[in-house]
Order: sequence, then C-alpha cells, then structure tokens
Amino acid sequence: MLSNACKYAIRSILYLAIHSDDSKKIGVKKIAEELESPQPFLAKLLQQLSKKNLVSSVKGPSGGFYLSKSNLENSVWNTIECIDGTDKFTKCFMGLSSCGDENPCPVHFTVAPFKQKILHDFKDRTIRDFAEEIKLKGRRISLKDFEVT
Amino acid sequence: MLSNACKYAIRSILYLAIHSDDSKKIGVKKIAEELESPQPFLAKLLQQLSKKNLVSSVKGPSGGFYLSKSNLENSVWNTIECIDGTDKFTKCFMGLSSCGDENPCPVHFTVAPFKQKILHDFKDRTIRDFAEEIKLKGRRISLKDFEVT
DNA sequence: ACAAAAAAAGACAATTATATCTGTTTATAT
DNA sequence: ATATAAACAGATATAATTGTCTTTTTTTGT
Ligand code: FES
Ligand code: FES
Repeated sequence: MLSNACKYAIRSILYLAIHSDDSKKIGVKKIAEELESPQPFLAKLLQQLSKKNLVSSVKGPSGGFYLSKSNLENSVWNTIECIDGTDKFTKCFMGLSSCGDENPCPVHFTVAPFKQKILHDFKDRTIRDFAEEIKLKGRRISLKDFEVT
Repeated sequence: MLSNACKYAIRSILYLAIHSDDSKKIGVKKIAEELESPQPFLAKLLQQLSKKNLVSSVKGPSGGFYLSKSNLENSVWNTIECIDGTDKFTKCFMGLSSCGDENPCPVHFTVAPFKQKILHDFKDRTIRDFAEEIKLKGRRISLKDFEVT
C-alpha cells in the first residue's frame, strides 16, 4: 500500500521515538542496521523528513538523528504526506477522479469505511501515542524483532 | 493501492460484464475509449486476463472480448491475483515479513480488520454480483459516467 | 587550531511500472 | 477464396521508484 520509502520512514521515526532523545542521537548507519533497510536510501529519506521538521538532527561527531518533544507530537499522516503524498488514501480505489458517497465506484462502499478508520488513526494518534503502545504492548518495527528496552 | 494496470483490468471486466455477452463482443478500442485508458496497454492486460480465462475473446472481424457465463462467476480477487499479485493484501502494511495478531507491527490492529473485510468482499462476491449492483444502483466505472443502459 | 565524525547535497545506476509500436495470426463476412 | 478486422505476440520507449556513490559542510572532541 505504502511505498518502501514511506515504510522505511515511518519505521525510522518510530524507532527514534523509542530509542532516541535530544541527549541520545542515533546515526543513519545504526538505524539502517536495526531496521534492515538500505543505508544510503534511508539517509535520503531522513533528510526529507528533517526538512519538514519531522525528525531532528545534528551534524558532527556524536551527532545523529533524534525526535524532539515537538517531533513526537506529529502524526504518521505527516510522514506519509512528506514521503508518498496522500492520494492513495483520499482518492478513489479504482482510479476514478473523485471519491464520495454520491457517485461511488463499484467498490466504494466496501472500501470507504475502512479508509475513514485508517485516516482517523493515522491523523489523530501522535508518534508519541504509537511509541507508548509499542513500549507497552511490544510491537515489532524490525524484522529482527529487536528488544524494546 | 492497486496498480494502474489492475484498476484498468477490473474496470474492463466490469464493463464487459455489463455491456457484453457471447453474442455481443467488444473490441479493445471501444473499451479503452469508454474507460479512458491507454489502448495498447489495455490490450496487453486483456491478453493476460484471457490466458487465465478471466475474459473470453474471439479473433477476426466482429470479434472482440466478452465475458462467458463462467467468466462471470470469477471474483475480482482472481483479477488482482492475475495482474498485481496479492501480496499487498496479505503481507504486513509496514513491510515486515509476516502479518498476524501474534507479532503485530504498530499499525497492524488499525489495518487488519479492514484487510479482512476487503479480502472477503473481493473473494466472495462474483463479477456477476458486482454487475448486478452496478446495474441496480448505478455505480460509476468510468470517468465519463457513461450510461448503464 | 585540527582531525574526525556525522549529516547534507547531488550525481549516478538499476529496476520496475507504464505505455507504445510493429508485425503476425486467426476468424469472419463478402 | 480473399480481404479485412480483430486478437495476439514481441520489441521498444518513457517515467517513476529504488538504491548507490562521491563530495561538501558542519560540528564536536582533542
Ligand atoms: S468512489 Fe471509488 S473508492 Fe470511493
Ligand atoms: S503485522 Fe503489520 S500489518 Fe499485520
């Protein structure tokens, strides 16, 4: 559903939400290893995210990426907007121009409620919320199922 | 969500379900015009569908594509399998290897119910079912909102 | 001040998805 | 029988996505 790029981005942010803060920055190399994602590609993505203030970074030795307090208040929707754009979720599933209850396509009513639900969750829950749940209930964000300390 | 290819394919099949039968075949040109989709690309797709017996065709003058009785008993799931493959629907939304309630990713529980519902609709409802609904309730399958006679 | 470490920036390469073009085969209508 | 209309098949073209490589800039620790 999402592009690889977007999946990497979201997982990185959640990873940072759990493992970093302004006194503990993490480099691309480490992040890429933990998430088992291509390092230079991830670097690009983090730079895009950084431009939109979805992640924070400092250069130089002992620098790296982290999430500031304000970064934690963003939604995953913001990330999707930043990397993929949100057409997939707002436009018609069958590729017709508009999507609405008035002029529905054949699959509209099987897909629409769902879209609503996803949109809601992705827009209303903050990264902080997701991080809490991950810590509390132990969700996976990497293939290696690393510990959530 | 679906590729363009798959969207064109599904819409073509639904179009044929409504407008064709074994005594009334329709050529690619006509279909492409009605659906406003790229003609040669659609031709390729119809050939793929034809190989898997999802559409029927005859060559030569006054030939074209149509849906046989048995074609009408297929599901849209069959079409998705044929064109895109079904990974998008069965695999993890975040790109992790497996998807299940035991080792869920952070978005699993917002996405999973939806997946179920869609899967169900796409697998259990036949093309004939969809065609009925389109005729009865007037769903759009083209941008031009063509009449459903 | 200086060296090293890390992000940032930009050019490049490979793969896949999308789309087109050309020619061949087959069935139909005359 | 023959011309024609259509599907069928295969090669090619374009664009987007995914991924890599190299260089530059900034920051920190010594
Ligand atoms: S009109 Fe197609 S999904 Fe809403
Ligand atoms: S585990 Fe990710 S969607 Fe199910």
